[in-house]
Amino acid sequence: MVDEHVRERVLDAADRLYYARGIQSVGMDELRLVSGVSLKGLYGVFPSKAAIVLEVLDRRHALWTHGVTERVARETAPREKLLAIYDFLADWFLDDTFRGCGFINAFAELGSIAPAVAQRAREHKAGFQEYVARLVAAAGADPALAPQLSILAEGAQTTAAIAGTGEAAGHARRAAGILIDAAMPA
Amino acid sequence: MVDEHVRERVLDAADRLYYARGIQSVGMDELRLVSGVSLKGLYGVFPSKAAIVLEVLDRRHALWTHGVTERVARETAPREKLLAIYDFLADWFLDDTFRGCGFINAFAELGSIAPAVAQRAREHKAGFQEYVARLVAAAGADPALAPQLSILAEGAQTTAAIAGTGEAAGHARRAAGILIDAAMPA
DNA sequence: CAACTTAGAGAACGAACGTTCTCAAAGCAA
DNA sequence: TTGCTTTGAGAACGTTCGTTCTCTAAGTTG
Repeated sequence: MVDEHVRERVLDAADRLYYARGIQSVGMDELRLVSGVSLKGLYGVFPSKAAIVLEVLDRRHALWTHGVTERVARETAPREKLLAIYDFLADWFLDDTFRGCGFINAFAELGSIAPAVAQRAREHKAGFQEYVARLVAAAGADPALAPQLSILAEGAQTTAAIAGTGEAAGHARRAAGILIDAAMPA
Repeated sequence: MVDEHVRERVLDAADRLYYARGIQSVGMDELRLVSGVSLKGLYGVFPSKAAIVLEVLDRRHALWTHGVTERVARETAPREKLLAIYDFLADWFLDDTFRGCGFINAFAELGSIAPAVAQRAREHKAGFQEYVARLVAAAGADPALAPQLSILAEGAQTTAAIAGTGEAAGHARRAAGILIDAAMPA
């Protein structure tokens, strides 16, 4: 099996397992079992579990970024682009594997003992905030709107994760609509 | 040493350690060291680590509830009571031991493998949401305001935790002001 | 076929975990 | 004092973890 193929299989399985059950709760043996890649194979392609964790986070960031931008790009009006963020969240919350933001989860679990994990989480959140800020700027709205919308998206994710329901996306969307109206030139 | 005194010392140390570094990263041996209670003493008062974790969460819920209600009670106008939530958060975020909401952290780390932990997190969040709903009702505002304010508070906590700064409280407070104005009778 | 390389299964290793046990010291009752 | 109970320190136990090693079987090359 080619190295790239092995990497994909491992990262796929690792992402699913780590996201569903937490990173520390999933051992290398289970990753071997689920990925179908032997321990020797795992350590042939990755130097350590820590390295796998970081790559999983990088992939997840790319996937999230792609998902959001794709959903936003389907709208044309600046106001609708901003609201599309919450439509993306609404769809995600309905996925029955949804268990909150993987970066918040990883940060909570490992942030204080694995600086590289904390850094990825910070970068991920900062990247999203900058993206929202660009959309806000493109809409010609007050720049103060951007962190407000980001916080709404953040809160919707944790609320949906813990409650186990997707309602939070709708609540956040309606709040966002009000905040946008207040921050947009008439 | 009386049992109640031992319990307090253990729970104090456990809360500090678990919150700062994560639950799975703190062993019973370190808890013994920091609390100053021998292993035999620990297991004399608590049946297991899992039981300690649940009691820590219960204490943290009581502390949070007391902190918020106390801060809200300092205000008299309904609108100011709602905004006081974010002032409470602002103070908390400045505490240099702040590392996000302990319930979100515990849920992320153990929610999917320890149902009792997930349940405490759900109850904690539901309790807060009901509290906000009561404040909203007392203010005579649209009930839809309540989940919006809860989501803002939630988002502020994770944003502040990961960013490592307290700005999110102010952003959430300003957003809350706008949402309140939109939901309150003129 | 023979020689060599590769790869997988799983044993092995050292460390850490939660929990229990041992043992010696200390306190107390008589 | 003598006997009994309680306590703390820490060894011990069984398990799990991340990582490495061994061995065997299969594949490849000449």
